[in-house]
Amino acid sequence: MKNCDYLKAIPVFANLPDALLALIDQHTLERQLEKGETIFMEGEAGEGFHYVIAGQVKIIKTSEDGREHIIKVMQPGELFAEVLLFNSLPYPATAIAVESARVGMIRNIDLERLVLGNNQLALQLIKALSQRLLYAQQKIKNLALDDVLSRTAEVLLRLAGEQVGKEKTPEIKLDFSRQDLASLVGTTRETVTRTLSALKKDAIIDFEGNRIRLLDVAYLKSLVS
Amino acid sequence: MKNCDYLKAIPVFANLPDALLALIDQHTLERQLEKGETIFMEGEAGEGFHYVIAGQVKIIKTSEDGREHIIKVMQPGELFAEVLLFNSLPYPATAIAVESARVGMIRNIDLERLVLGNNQLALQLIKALSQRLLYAQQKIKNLALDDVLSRTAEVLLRLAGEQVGKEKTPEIKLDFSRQDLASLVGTTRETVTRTLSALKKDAIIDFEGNRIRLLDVAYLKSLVS
DNA sequence: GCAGCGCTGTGATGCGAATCACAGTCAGTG
DNA sequence: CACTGACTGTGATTCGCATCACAGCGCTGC
Repeated sequence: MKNCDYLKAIPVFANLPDALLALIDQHTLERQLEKGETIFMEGEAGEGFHYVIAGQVKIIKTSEDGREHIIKVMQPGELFAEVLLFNSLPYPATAIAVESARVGMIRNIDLERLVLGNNQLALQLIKALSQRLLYAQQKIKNLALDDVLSRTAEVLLRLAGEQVGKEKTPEIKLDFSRQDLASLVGTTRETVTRTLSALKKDAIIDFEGNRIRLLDVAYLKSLVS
Repeated sequence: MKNCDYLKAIPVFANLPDALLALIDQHTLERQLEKGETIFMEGEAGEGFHYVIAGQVKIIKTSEDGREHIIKVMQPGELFAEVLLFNSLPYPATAIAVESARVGMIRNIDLERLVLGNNQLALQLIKALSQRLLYAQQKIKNLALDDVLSRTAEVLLRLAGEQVGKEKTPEIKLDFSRQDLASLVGTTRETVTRTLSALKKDAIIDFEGNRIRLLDVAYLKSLVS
């Protein structure tokens, strides 16, 4: 039996019995991706459900005139394309590796069998989906009601929280461009630049290249409302 | 044993065995609500998961300065506050009856037991959550990338699709105010008025009072992209 | 070297939609 | 009945942000 420890790093799978992990491992198709490589495209037939083992993956929606919005940047351990679980639908968004990444994929049909046979797994999936939904609804509210400044603050705080554990001055290493940051915030490249510059001038943040340090976390939080 | 047919009208429960329905019914707390009555408020401790039996329920998020955004108007048969499944969290949004409504509620703890004991129910919940997530992500994309006109068109089409089955000229009966429609679109009351007026002038829609008829559905669809 | 390219900062301009302000309608109520 | 309060339509003005335009990088490769 192959070593399945890598699965224990994925929260959804973490607490499952070893026998089940072995089964999951057996059905996992692993894939190594280069920076910028596409994992799947919006509209393609949905094969299955994915998770990030290492690296980062961005999930984007594109409008017909080519502008894109990043729904979320997935960190190691997170699931994506869970939307298709038990629904045979095309992928609702596009997934691209932000940096070189390793992702796992389990075909719908296999996962469904596993879920039906194991309610602990079902429970974990329900939890994961709930959390994603929660996040999505928060984001809807932000886009609808908040201005660029608060949305930027919100994104910075979240990125900081996701990446590093707990540090004194949270630092974010952006593995993606300003353009990507902009479409994560829901604005344009130029506006993000201006917003960051303004925050830097007021000593709320500091940045150089692709490293951003949050100097005044409390103030940022006050912006988020 | 009480008659549980009303549960069969809820898609999530529709295909479950009668014995399980009886159990569900047994744990359901039903509540009759007047128009405008609050079911729960954002931030309150989450008791359980709800579904609409009759009437309509709006799910809203409020910003600190009082402006609100309607995440979704729930129709009969739909679930809400599923976000809390297996997570003990405060309610992430507020729920208010749009018109007099009847809603069912099942306590988290009860539902969790039911889910653990029945894979079929778990599967249905996963499906329902997936669909909600899909919807949420679509909405995120709309808010981030589309203008008020396309968002309005999108909302009108969806309302029409949800309410009536299939008619020649889809007609929407708004049970809520222009203000509500605006915060569903993600804009202001005045702008919605203007947008609707413009569409009326071009004979794309017609409306009078709280009835809106979609005259040129094809054109509306072309706006949505 | 320097040509080409992708990324970044920053100024100037324009547009969409929020905001402000007010008038008109309607339902309910004393 | 007038009278209040909640809702709607509309114009005028403002403002945030997108857009446009361009300059300064730091690359890679020839």
